[in-house]
Amino acid sequence: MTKELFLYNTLSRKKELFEALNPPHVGLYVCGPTVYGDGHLGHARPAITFDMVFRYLMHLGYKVRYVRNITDVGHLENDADEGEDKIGKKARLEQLEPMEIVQYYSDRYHKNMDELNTLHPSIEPRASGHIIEQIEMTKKILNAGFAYEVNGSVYFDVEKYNEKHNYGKLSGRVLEDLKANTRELEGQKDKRNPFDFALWKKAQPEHIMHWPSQWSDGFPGWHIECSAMSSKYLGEYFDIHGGGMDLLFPHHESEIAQSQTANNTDPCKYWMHNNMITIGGKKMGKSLNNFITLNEFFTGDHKLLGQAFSPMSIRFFILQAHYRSPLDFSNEALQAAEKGLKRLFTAMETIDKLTPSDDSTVNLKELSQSCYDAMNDDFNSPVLIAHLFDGVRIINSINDKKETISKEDLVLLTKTYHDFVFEILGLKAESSGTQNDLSAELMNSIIAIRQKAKENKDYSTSDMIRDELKKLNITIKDTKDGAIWDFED
RNA sequence: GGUCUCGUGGCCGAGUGGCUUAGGCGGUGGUCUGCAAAACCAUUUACAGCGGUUCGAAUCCGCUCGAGACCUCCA
Repeated sequence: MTKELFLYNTLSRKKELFEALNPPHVGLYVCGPTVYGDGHLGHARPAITFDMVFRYLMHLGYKVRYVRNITDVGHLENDADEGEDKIGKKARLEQLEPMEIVQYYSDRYHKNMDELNTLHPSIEPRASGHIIEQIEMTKKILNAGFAYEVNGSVYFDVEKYNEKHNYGKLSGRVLEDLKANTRELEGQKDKRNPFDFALWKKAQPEHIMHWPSQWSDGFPGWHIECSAMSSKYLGEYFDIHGGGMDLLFPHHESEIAQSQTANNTDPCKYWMHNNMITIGGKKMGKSLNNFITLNEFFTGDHKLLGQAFSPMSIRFFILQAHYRSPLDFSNEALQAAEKGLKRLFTAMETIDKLTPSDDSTVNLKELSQSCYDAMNDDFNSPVLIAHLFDGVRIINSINDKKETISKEDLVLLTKTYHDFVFEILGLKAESSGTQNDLSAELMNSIIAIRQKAKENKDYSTSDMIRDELKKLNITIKDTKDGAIWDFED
């Protein structure tokens, strides 16, 4: 019924049938954040994309080990592997221990991820906790002859690697082009070639984050952490490696080179890359300083935001675009997502009120299959959502007695929406938080009073009640079965 | 400059050779309602431009224009 899953492999630039290396187990590695600032909308995309992948694979019955790292060291501030470590810089500025910064922003990142309802990874390793593994891998690359030591630093020899392998097979780069186009930068005199990258960097005296090694007191290069940690927890050759498209080159390309030289294998079978979120057509990112943090979205406290947007609105907004397409931020688009999501949830509440008939006039099996087909086609969540909205129309028609549904189909309908909306898309109803017993009792009383007024055709009173409640963001809707109410922040 | 990607209706956003009314939001008309809201029904506007391949292209090819990504930290 679920048929086969196809996913787009960046390595082949084609959709490929997904076949787990060691079924039912699947290894999934995703590049996580560098924790030196609050997470923004751009960070939400890979988190939600691969959360969906994680959820769907589990739904299909796979036992998934999902590893998402936290980069807390070795990520350099500027050009040419010569800059100051990002974490270290922030720490000095704020007179804090580096690990204090890491803890602070990790906590905030986790809180945001929980708000977005992403499942926790199976393992969330930190680069700083795997210095030994990174040193060991660097040694293997040195011993294999694909790296060289200069002044206490170790660099990967890209040119030599390219003699036997293809540096650029993932990103489509050609080394000759890289030679022609790599900018001349200050302070990379240690490197044989400007496109060589650091495996280990000797720490300058002002660096406050450094570890001892046989080469120098220093810190690991940028790319080695993912290679070291993924091979440690998922093996030298695992199923899926994911991340943002901006990491394709040089980060992921270099991971391949490291794995090939240290382990004689590609790190993984499938490479998946999510596209960027843009704002005004430009990539939202730290470097352009055009980002809006997730906390700002949740509070509405940003000059570009017309209102606050709930975590689920953000999640739905992201899922309404395919993960490989760019997605442009705008208030209008977010509002549309917010309203669409509400419509979906309203219909799901309606499902519980449906009364089954002897037979169905609607085809639920087809709907369910369409949902699976969409997900199996490279996790096409926007098409899935379109099918779910088709189902909304069906649900409403049944509720209006224009269509009928059998008991059996009603079970399928309930399961389909539960599975796809809650389990796979990871959406959840956002309670207002104020609907406790007392307010429910109060509202019942108020509605009863208003009902009495209506029966007496005292519409000025009934309308006054409705208008006054509206000021409190409580909406009264009269239905055939009496009035219902709805509160939103 | 090099490599790559993209350009769909008022907005967002699927679709890659021949029926998709894709879907959402918005608009319009209607049903329902004391009036609303919600819901339902109907409806509206597309494939950047030019040329080519083809019986047939939004979809393939070429060119032009425009936008973006990577090449340096970035999800």
